[in-house]
Amino acid sequence: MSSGRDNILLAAEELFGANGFDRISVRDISEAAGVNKALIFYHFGSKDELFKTVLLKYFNDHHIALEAAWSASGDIYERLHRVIDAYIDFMVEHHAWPRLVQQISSTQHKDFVPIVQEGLLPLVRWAEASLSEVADETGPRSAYHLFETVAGAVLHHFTHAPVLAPIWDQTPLAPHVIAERRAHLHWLVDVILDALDKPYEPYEKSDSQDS
Amino acid sequence: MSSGRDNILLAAEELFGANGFDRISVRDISEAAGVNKALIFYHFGSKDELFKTVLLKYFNDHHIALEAAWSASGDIYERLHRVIDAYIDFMVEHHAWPRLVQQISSTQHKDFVPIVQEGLLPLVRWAEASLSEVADETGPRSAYHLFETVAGAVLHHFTHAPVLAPIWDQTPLAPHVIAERRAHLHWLVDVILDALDKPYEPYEKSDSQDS
Amino acid sequence: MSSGRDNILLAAEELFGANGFDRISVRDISEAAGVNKALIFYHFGSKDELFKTVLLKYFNDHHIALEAAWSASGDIYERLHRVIDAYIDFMVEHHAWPRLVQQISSTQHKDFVPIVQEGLLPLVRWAEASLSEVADETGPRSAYHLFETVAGAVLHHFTHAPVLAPIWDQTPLAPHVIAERRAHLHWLVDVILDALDKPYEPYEKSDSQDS
Amino acid sequence: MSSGRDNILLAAEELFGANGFDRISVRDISEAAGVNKALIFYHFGSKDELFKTVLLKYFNDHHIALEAAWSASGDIYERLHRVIDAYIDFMVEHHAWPRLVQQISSTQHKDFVPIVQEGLLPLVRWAEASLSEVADETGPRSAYHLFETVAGAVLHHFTHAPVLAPIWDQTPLAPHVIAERRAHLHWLVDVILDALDKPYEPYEKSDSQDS
DNA sequence: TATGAATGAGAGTTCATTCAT
DNA sequence: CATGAATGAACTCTCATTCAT
Repeated sequence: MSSGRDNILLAAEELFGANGFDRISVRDISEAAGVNKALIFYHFGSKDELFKTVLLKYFNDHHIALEAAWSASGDIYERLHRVIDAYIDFMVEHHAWPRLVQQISSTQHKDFVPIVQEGLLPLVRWAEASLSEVADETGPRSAYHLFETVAGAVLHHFTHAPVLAPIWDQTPLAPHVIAERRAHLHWLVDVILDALDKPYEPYEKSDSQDS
Repeated sequence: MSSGRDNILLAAEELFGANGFDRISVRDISEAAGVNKALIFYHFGSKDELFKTVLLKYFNDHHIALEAAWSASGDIYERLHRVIDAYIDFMVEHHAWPRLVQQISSTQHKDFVPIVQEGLLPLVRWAEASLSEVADETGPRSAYHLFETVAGAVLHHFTHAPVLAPIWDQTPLAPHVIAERRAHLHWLVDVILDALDKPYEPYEKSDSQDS
Repeated sequence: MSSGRDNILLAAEELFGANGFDRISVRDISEAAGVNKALIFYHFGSKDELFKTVLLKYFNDHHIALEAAWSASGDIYERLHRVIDAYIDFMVEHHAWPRLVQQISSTQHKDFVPIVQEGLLPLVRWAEASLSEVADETGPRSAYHLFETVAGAVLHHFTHAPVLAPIWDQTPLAPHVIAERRAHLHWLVDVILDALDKPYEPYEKSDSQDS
Repeated sequence: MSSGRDNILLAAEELFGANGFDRISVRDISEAAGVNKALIFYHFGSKDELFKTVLLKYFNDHHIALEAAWSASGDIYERLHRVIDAYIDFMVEHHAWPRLVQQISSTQHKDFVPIVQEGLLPLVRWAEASLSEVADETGPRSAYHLFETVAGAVLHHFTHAPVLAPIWDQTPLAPHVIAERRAHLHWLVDVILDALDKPYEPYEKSDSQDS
């Protein structure tokens, strides 16, 4: 039924996602999985490799989910909205996922950054390709920036949720809050797509300076 | 000039921001600061308190910077754009900052989450208040969602920069890339403000469902 | 042909001899032998018993080789030289052997010392008996000391070989070096046997003292 | 008085020498020294470095002792005998020493072999130089072989002592046994020096062959 | 015979923290 | 203010060994 290996992976996902790679010991995972500590090393070789296994599994599922949403029928408008939904659905189902990636990006853990880079690469390339119809080729409205903005808008909700929960007087992961966020993001995409039809008018009057 | 205490704070900022609280030892900091390890405990009492000191200092500076941008003269349009610039400027100057907050939100470190919450509270309240003129009172276009989206769009660039650098063929922290990102964000704010003038038309046809 | 049991014994001899009992794990041996780790316990019961099996096999072969050299025809002079050759030949063929014994004597591993003692006992007794014609009965030229000296002179070359290789500009196990060492040892035995014919004249003038 | 560092070094010498590097844990040493385990890492950084420290200290003392014996007045005959005495005296005083070296040579522990090589180099070079008057330049009676033989004859007694004790009916480290061994070694040196005066007559009749 | 999965004990090492000076 | 020495707790990882199959 529940093999030792699978129990370990499940416990690792949960604990790493909720507390961070560095704050979870192998002992914690073995206890949560109900197995001997040494079994983790038997199956995965090291704590690092266990973490990488979790990461790769997520990246794989993630990629499959977005790909499916994009490749189904419809015009670019429909497809983009479908991808937004798939993206949100994935976060809802795998609440540990955005936090795992954020742990790595915020600590630049050198053993894991390459894994994230490899995992994100196809997603980024896909975004560039699929936005090419609507985005400018370069400049402030290029696929590069559009992707970053939408991804940030989606991710931010899920990664900051537990921190912001007591500030907003409701938990950001409650179904009705998610639904409202989903509506916001669809609205945002519409707004952006509409604006891309019009010529780019740079903002003026700003007197700030870089660095 | 460079007192022990200040050296410690500087080293802690740098190291914590670049590598994460859990991956930096008191020894690392003491060596980077050129002081004895025990001195850190003399001045700050514990590693936790040192980290809190760094956090609070940042929150304070951050708050002051945004407040100054907002309170200066101009209509809401001008002021919002000025805040965007101030926000970006702060990230450019304190590259460790967004990563520190992200470390805490992604690991939910229970000793530090309250600090982040206290630090973010005035910012969030201020955003709600200042957006009240243009935002809906509730729903997908409320101040709540607008703030989250713009904050995510700004932060995402800086927190993911080192991870994405090799994927984009340029470093996201290079001045000209920052300048382009800045232009994008101003454009985004313009687009959003324009759209808020029009009545809300929800996106239809989506067949996705919440978890 | 190559049964699991034999593969294990061969791998164990090689690895234990080259690296030491404590530095070789059961896993190392099972991998080198190409068998499952548990099979070693099935055949030998424990790591200790496996080591003992290797030791006993060597002692047996060793004893047979020396015995054969000694019992063949000839006067004591001829026979001693033949034993020297057999001794050297055995070391050349079983380069792991002297190191195994040395590991035990230098670490006094209490589980294995008795095995070595039992294994050496007949050799020592035989040496006493066979040297009785030429050696003094007691004192500095007794069989006791002669045996120790010659054994040390032979063994030392083989046990220190890998350490001294880069110091001498040649490897001590190269055939021509072995041949020269062999000649030296025969010369040494001649010199000692000659001297034993003359009355013992103790060395004088030494002003050293025991501890 | 007895600083933590010195206690650790003394305990390490004793335990490593008696039981072998691999059979002694850091915990064993810390308990024998009456200090906390972590203090060993504070002072020496690692178990390996602690062992190296012990080795280097011994090599230094050893070198000094032999050098003093050799450089004092007298002809080569007197000086060689004095070195033999110094060599034996050193073993008597530091009974752990020959076993430490033998552990390394018999296990070829790759981190320590270089240390032994560096430590032995000057001793070997010195032996070559000092024996140049009496030894052949090459061949079976070269300084190379003479050194190896005498060193083996001396060392063998001390390294095999505990193993052979129950075989001989007396302990090889008892003062009167040491005294007898000392007499034997002086006799051996005399015999060898005398023989070197005569031309070399190779042993014949041997029908053995190199592997 | 042979194996993959599992385990308890213990290894070396790091860490935040304390304290006498 | 500042330090070197010292410590208890916890960490990742390895090991010999067992057992169901």
